[in-house]
Amino acid sequence: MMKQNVVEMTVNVIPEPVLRRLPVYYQYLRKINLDAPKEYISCARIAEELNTLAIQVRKDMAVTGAQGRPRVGYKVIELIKAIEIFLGWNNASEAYLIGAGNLGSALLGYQGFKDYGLNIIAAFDVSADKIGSEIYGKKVLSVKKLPDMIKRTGVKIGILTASASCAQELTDIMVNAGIKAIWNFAPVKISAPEGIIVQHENLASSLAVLSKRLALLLAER
Amino acid sequence: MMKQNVVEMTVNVIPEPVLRRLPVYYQYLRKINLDAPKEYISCARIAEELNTLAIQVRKDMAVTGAQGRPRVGYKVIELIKAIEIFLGWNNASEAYLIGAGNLGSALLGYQGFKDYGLNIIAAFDVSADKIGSEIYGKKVLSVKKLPDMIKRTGVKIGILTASASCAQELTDIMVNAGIKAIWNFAPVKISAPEGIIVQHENLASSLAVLSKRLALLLAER
DNA sequence: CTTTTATTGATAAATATTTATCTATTTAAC
DNA sequence: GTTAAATAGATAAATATTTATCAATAAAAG
Repeated sequence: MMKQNVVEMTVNVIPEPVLRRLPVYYQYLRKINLDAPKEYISCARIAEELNTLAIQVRKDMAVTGAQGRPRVGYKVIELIKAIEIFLGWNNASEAYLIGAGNLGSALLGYQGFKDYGLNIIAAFDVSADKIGSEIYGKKVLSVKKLPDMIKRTGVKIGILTASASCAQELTDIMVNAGIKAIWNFAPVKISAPEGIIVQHENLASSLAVLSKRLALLLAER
Repeated sequence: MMKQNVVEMTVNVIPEPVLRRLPVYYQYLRKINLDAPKEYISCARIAEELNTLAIQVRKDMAVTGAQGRPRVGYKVIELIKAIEIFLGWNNASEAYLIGAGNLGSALLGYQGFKDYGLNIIAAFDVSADKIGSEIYGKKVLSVKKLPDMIKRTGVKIGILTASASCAQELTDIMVNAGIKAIWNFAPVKISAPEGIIVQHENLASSLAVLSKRLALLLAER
């Protein structure tokens, strides 16, 4: 069966597991660069610290194009830069957040996003008592203004923190207005046309892994 | 190389990707059971709705032990029950939340956890103006009381929503007191002894996938 | 009652991902 | 300057995961 079109195939040249590990290295490298800076680091060292294998680290780094030196390792700063550029985190992308509830507010207040080149420039909500307010310095606007704002500002990323029941409707609005990527925190599968990127953040999936492992651990002793 | 001990091998009999997909089915099945109940559903239908393949759905369901009937499909209620029991979501597990900041508060207020058999019974923090307060009906206690509370109540799950800088210290405290599983939302890798389950929730990993895909999408057109 | 069809369940193939091995290089020590 | 050791990079093997194929079954239609 022909599963993927050409664009998607190019995307998938980088395996998703690799993409998901890169930020882990990134966080670690930035941390040591702050806490105990040193010029070079070896794959073996990174692997030991992050509880993985040197080969995997080396392979993962290879996809970013970073180059090391035999007998010495990689330049820490170069690794950080290489990951940043590879993921496009070197220049900020603007995003709108839709749904200023508990989770939405938490994300609005999360300082870490700027390290990943993500800048939430405004939030949208339906609730009258939120509209017009500010949360962590970000304006909360009426969701009615969303289509117009997307068109005017050309923002490409929508962070969807609305309830499950509104998620699809809001997705359609965003897509029609020109949003290209949706980071979905609502606990439902949303559907979007071909070519729109939907990244589903499902707490339940992580919890499932934890639950099952814990159940087995507690049962087998 | 001998990579895993016996306990871990048993755990890994269920591939992680499968575990991560089960909640997606679960959410979908519960939704249709609420919105438009029907007795039976086929893999083909589920796959179409969730934009995946019938074979994958069938294989995933097989691990839960759910059985279907040829020509008809699976009983919706049985599927839901099978997933619930398989993941241990049928009877509630108690958890403590450590770090009542933005994200911690959001999780305290999240109503969805009870569907997944997770019950956060209290929160812990260091900040004097949070200690003694309640957030969404959950008491916030001093982190100093944490070891004692874990020992007394036998709670096995810790949800770690503290800052990166405290994460390891708090992990050690929890592990010493008897916590068996840590759901880590702090943006650092934490280390724990063998036999302790650490589930790392890294927003940056998901964002990396989204960032890279969006960058490629925007570049290739 | 027989045939057709939709569907599961089992088996097999293909693909993706991880892990291991080997080679070349470069630094550091002698 | 030569040798030894550590390390990246390339290639190959092993493993895990996904996808396809086929056979069995039960419901529905004729």
